[in-house]
Amino acid sequence: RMLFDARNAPYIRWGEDGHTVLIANPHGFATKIIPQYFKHSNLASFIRQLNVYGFHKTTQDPDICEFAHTNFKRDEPALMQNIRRK
Amino acid sequence: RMLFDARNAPYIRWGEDGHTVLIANPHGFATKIIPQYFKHSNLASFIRQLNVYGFHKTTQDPDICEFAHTNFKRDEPALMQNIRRK
DNA sequence: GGGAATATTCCC
DNA sequence: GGGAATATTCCC
Repeated sequence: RMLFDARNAPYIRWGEDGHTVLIANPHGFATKIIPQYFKHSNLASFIRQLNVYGFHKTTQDPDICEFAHTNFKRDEPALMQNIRRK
Repeated sequence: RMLFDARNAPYIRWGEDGHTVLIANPHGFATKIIPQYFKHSNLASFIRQLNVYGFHKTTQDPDICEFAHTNFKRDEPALMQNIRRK
């Protein structure tokens, strides 16, 4: 839902190819967007959940906050059903 | 902390003898007080935590929402250290 | 009232 | 990035 709401795009959006999640403004994302969907405003807790559900960081570059999951693609939403808690 | 803040007394306070926790106004307590201390506003979730920490309802009367714990007494705060998660 | 799933936090 | 403790939810 976050990714399909265009108002969130400055903070979190699909990567170029629709195969990744790009947190473009981590600080703004944490303070403004996370609490609209979760009961906290901590980036670390959000990323902990990404990892629990099998997402992984796409690069080791600490300045780029981007995650991917085999079954999470913008144009194949049906795949999302296969995403499971570890 | 809730019980020692006099502003909360209309909603939650010590029982007469200081040996029980009285939720005097459950609905108001849930909506106004719980979210000041926790990340939710559900009475059931608050009571779930009371039970996890060993508190028990003092009466089966559903109109009286009062809980007790051997180590939770107003005038013996040092006892609280013995309260443990089950 | 409590077991269990999931969320959030804490810590390594 | 993930194990584990605790919080919150869900369900019986």
